[in-house]
Formats: sequence, C-alpha cells, structure tokens
Amino acid sequence: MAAPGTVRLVLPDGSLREVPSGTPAGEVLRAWNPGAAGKFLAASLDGRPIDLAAPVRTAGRLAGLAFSDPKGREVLQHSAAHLVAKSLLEVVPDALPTVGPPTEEGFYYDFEVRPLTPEDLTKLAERAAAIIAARERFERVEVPRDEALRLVAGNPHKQGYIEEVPAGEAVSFYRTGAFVDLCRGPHVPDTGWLAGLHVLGFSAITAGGTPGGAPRQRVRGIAFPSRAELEAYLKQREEAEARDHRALGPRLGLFMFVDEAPGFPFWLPKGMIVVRELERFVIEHFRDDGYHEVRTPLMFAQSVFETSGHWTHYRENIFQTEADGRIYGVKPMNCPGSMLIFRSTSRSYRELPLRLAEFAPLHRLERSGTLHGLTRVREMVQDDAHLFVTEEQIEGELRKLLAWIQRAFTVFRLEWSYELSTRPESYLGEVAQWDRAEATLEKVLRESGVAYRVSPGEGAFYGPKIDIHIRDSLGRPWQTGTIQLDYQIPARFGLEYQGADGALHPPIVIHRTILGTWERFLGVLLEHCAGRLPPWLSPVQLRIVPVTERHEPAARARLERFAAAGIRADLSTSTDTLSKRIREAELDKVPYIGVLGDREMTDGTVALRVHGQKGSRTLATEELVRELGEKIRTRSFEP
RNA sequence: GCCACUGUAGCUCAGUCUGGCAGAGCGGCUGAUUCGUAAUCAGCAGGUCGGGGGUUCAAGUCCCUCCAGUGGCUCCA
Repeated sequence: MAAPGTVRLVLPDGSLREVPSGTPAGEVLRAWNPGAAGKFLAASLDGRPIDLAAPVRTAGRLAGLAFSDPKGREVLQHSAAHLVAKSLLEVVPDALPTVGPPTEEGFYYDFEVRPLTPEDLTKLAERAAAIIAARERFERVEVPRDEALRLVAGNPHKQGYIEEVPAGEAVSFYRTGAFVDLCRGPHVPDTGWLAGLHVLGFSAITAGGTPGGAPRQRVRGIAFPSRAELEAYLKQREEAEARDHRALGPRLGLFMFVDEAPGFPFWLPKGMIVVRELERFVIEHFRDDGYHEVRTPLMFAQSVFETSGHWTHYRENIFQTEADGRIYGVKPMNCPGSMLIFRSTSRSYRELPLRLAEFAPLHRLERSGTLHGLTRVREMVQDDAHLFVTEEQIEGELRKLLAWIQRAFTVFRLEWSYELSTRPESYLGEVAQWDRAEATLEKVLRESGVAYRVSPGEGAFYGPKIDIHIRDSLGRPWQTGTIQLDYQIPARFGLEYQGADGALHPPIVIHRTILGTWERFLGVLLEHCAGRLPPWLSPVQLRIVPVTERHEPAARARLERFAAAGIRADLSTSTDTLSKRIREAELDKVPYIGVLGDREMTDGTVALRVHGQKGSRTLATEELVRELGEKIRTRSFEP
C-alpha cells in the first residue's frame, strides 16, 4: 500500500516510484531518466496519453511519449493543428474552427471560412513561426459544461462537440496565449516543440459529406520535433515526386493524354508492350486455373443495366448514347455480359465453377476533379473474371484467389493490404444473406492468416468484398484488386443451374479482379520502381551500343541473334559519344546495355552493363542470350 | 462536381507583379568528330504565349469566360 497522499507508479523499466499525489508526470519521468526526458513530449498513464504537466493522482504504469512513439507522434501533430488554428485566426479572425485531428501522416484543421488564398497561408506560416519562437505554453483548463458552452459561444461546431461529451465528464480546453480551443488533449508542453511545422496546403472540403453545405476549408500540415527532421522529410518527398508516373510515362514513351480526351489514356508502342506482357502474365494463370476468356459488347440497352441494378445505383457514372430510340449505356463493368452468357443456355452443376474472364475496355464517367494520371481514368481494362459457383464452392475459390494475389503481387515486389468492405446503406437483397456472405469472406481471410482491415458500409451495392490496396510513391493508397461475393445480380438476371438433386438453383457469382486495371496498376508500379520496370516488362530489354560506327554491322548481327531468342533488343546508332549513348540508355531505363567494340567483335562477346550499376562484364553472346532469357522467363524483378 | 493554384518551343523553365521587339538549357535536324561505359564541338529549325471574348494606341502580361492539369474534398479500380 502506498503511503497516504502518495501514488505508486511503475516506470517502463519496471522500477517502482512513490511520489506525492499531484506530482506532474513530466517531473516523475525526469527524475527517473534525466537523459531521455528531453525527448518526451507527453506521457502516458496506463496507456492513456496525458500532458507532461498533468498531475498524477492515481497509481499506474507511467511512461514517456516520444515522437518515435505513434501516440507521441499524434500528440505533436495535434498540437501543430492547434498552432495552425491559432495562427489562422490571427490572419482571418472570423474563421470558425471545427476539428483538427492527427492523420496517418500529419494533421489537418477544418474551418468554416471564406475560401483561403496562398497569401493567407504565407501569413499563417509567418504567424506560426512567431508563435513557435515565443514558446507559448499549452495550458489545460477544465470547466463545467455551461461555462464551456459560454466559452464557445458563436461557434456552433464546437457547441456540438461539447454536447457529445458524456454528462458528468469535465470539458477540457487548451489555452495557447490568447487562443483557447476545446480539446481532449494532451499536448506538447509549449509551441517551441513545433519548430518542424510544415503547412502542406489547403483545399475546400465538402461539409458534412454532402455538397452544398457551409463553405469549409481544410488546412493540412505535418510536424516534426526539429527543423532537421522536417528537412529530411521534405527531401524524401521531393524524391518521391520525381517518381511520379505522370511524368515518367510520357518521358519513357509508354502513354500520353491529350486535353480533348481527359481521363482516356493513349497507349504508345512501348506502353502497349508492357500491357501485353501484363496480360500474358495473367492469362497464363487463367489457363492454369481453369478460366475461359470471353468478349462481350461494350454497350447494352438501358434495360440490361436496370436488370443488373446499375441503372439505379451507378447511372451517373455510365456514359450514355442513343440509337433507334433506345438509350444505351457503355458498360462500366463486365458483369452484365457474363451474366447473359451464363443465361444463354441451360446450365448443369457439372459446369461449375464456371470462370469467365474478360479484358474489355470499361468506361466510367468519373467526375472531372477526380481524374489522376493513369491511377484514375475514364477508360480502363481490368484483369476481370466472374466465377459462377455453388454455395459449397465459394470458400475453395476464395482461397485460390488469395493464393494468386500472394503470388502476383510478390512478383512485382509490391506491398499490398486487404480490406473487408461490408453492407452499404444502399444495398440489394436480404440482410441475412449479406451477413452470411460477409462471414464467409471474413472466415477465409482469417484462415489464410493475412492481416486485414474492416471498412463498414463500403461494400458494393450487390455484395460485400475484399479489396486490395497498394500505395503510390507519395504514400497515397489505391485500390487495385477486389473480390466481390454476389448473391443479387445472378438472381436479378434469373440465372439458374440444375443441381445433382434435379432442382434448379441460382448460382453465386464471385466478381474478381486482382491487378485491378492495367492503367492503375502500371501507374503505381512505375512509381514503385521509379520507371525501372523489371526486365520481363521492359519495352526494350537490351540495348546494343556499338563503340563506333565501324562496329555497327556486327552490332546488327548480334541484334538479330537476340531478337531470334525472343529478347527485345534495340540498337544505339547515333554518332554521339559512347558515354552519351550509355547515359541515354540509363535514362531510358533499359535494364541491360551491351557494348560492342573491337575486343567483342574479335571474340564474339558482348560487354554487359546492368542498369544502375557501374562497370561491365564480358560474356559470350550465347551466354548472354541464355542469361537474359532466364531472367525474363522467370520474371525476375531485378535485372 | 467543390475550393485554390497552374497553363510560354517536344521537355524543364525565365519573362506576367510594374502592358511597349518572345528568351534559355535540354531534346530535334545538319555538319565536323569515330570515341571503351552517365552529357564532344559548331550551325540551324522550332512558339497564334491553352481556347474564346473584353479593356487599351498597344496584351504573354490587366479583366471575363471556357478547356485542361496540379493539390486536396467528395466519389471510386
């Protein structure tokens, strides 16, 4: 038992400390570990973050929170959000602060305010710098509810948040100089901790999730405990921006866009090679796993989409045209076509699972402001398939799909994550069936041992799904693959098969795409490898560089040899210096460069330089044919 | 679709604030150089300054509008 008026605290190293009740957490930590205490920007008591200045009145496990700790990082981001709010109010006094939470990367603060301008932001940054230099303290104040409501008079947003605080619980505010903000805390001790603050930008946000609300602006930022850490972050960000597929793609001759076709990619000759290689990769798997490729119309009369439910749930995204007095929709997905094929004849359970794959161009009228290079387009091709299965076959098919995902993404050395999306507000069918479908998906995920997140309400209107996400160079997540379990659309199309029992049953359909669309997948892949595609995907796998013009005929002969071996090789024929042509090959991200001069001509060899590596090694032409052939055949990621 | 910003040669960008002859580097073409692993030298060509409208003696520059792009929001593969 602790002595009266004292509390007993367990420190992270297991040591025990008994201090007078009300001792500030920071003081206890400083006494415990003076060396580390300078890094602590907050503390935690039994895992609950508290201010360093918070008086400790209950026993428990006390620890310091540093920036390296995710919770510590959040404290810093959230404190930075307060600083931004305080600064903005000094620039635009009638702005109404709403919320300012930390995010995965940094933080944001939303305001009800007139549209901001870059000048506002400049002034904001100046004010913030001054406040940081002033090292203003973050002071916690706890007040009764009625006083709290008085404090935020004039700000309906904050009043609303106070209403949400459970009755009986004190309402806390944090004071920074003259600025007071409703806040649960905790915060860093003072604004001097925010020296590594960086305002990333601002934008309008759609208030309350629906267009047409009060004008709101979001200021986004990120904070580090020091300038140096901020500088490192900015440098890394700059490098990531240099990998942007929207710049890399056209420069490498892969794809392009024109103003007259926003969101509709042009695949250039080199890009088409990459797409075909990707297709080949997927088609090999289709063959192995019993898929049949089909091709169905790009357009259907409106009634087909009414049957599928898309006319009700997706119409604003469907391109429409009109012929013979009927409205046609350009298909945004392949499922209706596959449904019609299934329905075209009577089906037996012996045919199931029936796996129909289709790589048709899909068109989706995405809103103009959402387009983004290849990762968000209006015309796309998916590695799409629809599996018509019996109830008993679902799990087996799902397991096979998870295995294929594992294999496919590993080939590209991409990191991916799973998300289970459940019944949305607007849905077809019965709740019980949805619950069963969701349970099945979750069971297979759990049994496969992979980590996954659950996104409630994010499912498709016809069924729950497992989505796969990968991230671009700036860390923005993009959904690629998706596995959707659908009891609805087959029934709406009146699909049935005759079971072993002689009765007719509706099949269940698994909609699945793994790489997603060639467009998005390649966009992210290009950023992932900074344009340096693995050899099997490279449009030019080997560039032969003759040392002088004299060596060109010999180089051409070698070229033919490589071409005959199925290696995509080209020739560097310009009269530029050797160094310059090597440089060009490197900039073109050609994985292998073969130099050919007098020495190589005499002994039938090639001097091989691998992209990104200095120096070369000489090997016999046939040896090179074998070596490159092997790298390509095995789809090695590294050259 | 919403808010802000951006749009000048194939690319990257000066010039726009303060209206007065459209510029550079890279790339391209031509010629010289024939070279051993990331930029040889010289010359030349290339632009209705995103489109349209307006103000003005005069517009790349100021105003309006449309289009496209960028960063977010919303939505989604």
